Amino acid sequence: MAKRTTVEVHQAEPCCAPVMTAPLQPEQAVDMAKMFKALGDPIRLRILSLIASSQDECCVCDLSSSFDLSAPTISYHLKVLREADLVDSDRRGTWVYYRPRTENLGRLSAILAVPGVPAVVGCS
Amino acid sequence: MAKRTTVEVHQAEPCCAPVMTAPLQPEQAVDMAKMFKALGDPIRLRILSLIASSQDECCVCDLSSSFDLSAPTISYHLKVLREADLVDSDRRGTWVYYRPRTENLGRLSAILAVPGVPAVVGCS
DNA sequence: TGAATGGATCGATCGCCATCGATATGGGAG
DNA sequence: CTCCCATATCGATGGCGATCGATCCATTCA
Repeated sequence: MAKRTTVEVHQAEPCCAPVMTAPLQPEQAVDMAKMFKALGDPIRLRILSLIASSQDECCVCDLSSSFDLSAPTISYHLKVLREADLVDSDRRGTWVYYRPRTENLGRLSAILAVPGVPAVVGCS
Repeated sequence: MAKRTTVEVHQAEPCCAPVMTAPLQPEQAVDMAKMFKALGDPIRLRILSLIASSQDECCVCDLSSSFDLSAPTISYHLKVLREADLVDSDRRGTWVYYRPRTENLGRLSAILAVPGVPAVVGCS
C-alpha cells in the first residue's frame, strides 16, 4: 500500500533508532524529551488531537470553545506545542490557524515502536 | 476474552484512536499524558532506552554507571517510569531488574502514528 | 549475628510550569 | 480614524518536579 497524497515524506528521517533497539544518545534524548514533555499535559494532548484530527487545519476559536480555560492559558499551551515543533500556525486575517507537524509526530511514533508489532494505523 | 501468546497481545488494545484520527477524550488524555510526561525528561528517556534496548532486562547497577547522577536521583526516575506503567521491576537477590512494558510503549506509538505512514520498525 | 552492599525512601531546596487578569497587538467593520 | 474582536504577551502566584545527602530496608557473606 503506497502512500497517500497529503502525508508522505515523513518516515524518511527517523532521526534515531527506536528506543527498543539502541540506547538513545544524550543529545537526541534532549531533543525528543522536549517534544514528549509538550505532550505530557492532558490539555495539550487534547488540543493536539483536535488540531491533528481536523481536516487540514483548525482555528483557535474552535479550540477555546472546547475547554473551560481562559484564552491566555490556551494560547500558552499552543505556544508550548509550537516551540516543541509539534504544530505550525498561520495567521489569515483575524484568525490564526494551526496545523499538525506530522513529520515530527511520525518521528515520535517511530521511536516508541515495538519491533515485531506493527504500529497499526487506523483507517485504511 | 483470553490472551494468547505474550507476543501478540500488544497491539490488541489500542485504547484510543490515533491523535490524527479523532479527538481524544478527556479521560484518555489524562491517562496518556501521564505516560508522555514520564518520557518528557532526557534522563528518563535514556534510562528507558537502556532498559528497552537491553536483552530482556537490565540491572539498576548498569544504569547508574551510565549517568553522572546520585543513586537517589536514578531511583526517583525509575519510580516515575514505573508509576507511568512504562517499566516493570523485579528483585532477585541483591539486584533489581527492570523490563520495558512493551504493550504501553506500543500504545503510545500507535496514538502518535500518522495515517498513511507505516511507523516502520527494525531494519532500515 | 554483624558488617557490607544494592536500592529505595525521606526531607529540603530551588527552579520551572499551569493558570489567570491585565494589557498589548493586529486586523476587519463602520 | 476609531472601535471592536481574536490572539498573543506580561507579571504574579501557587504548586509540582529534579536533585541531593541522610537514612532506611533487604540480602548476601564472613
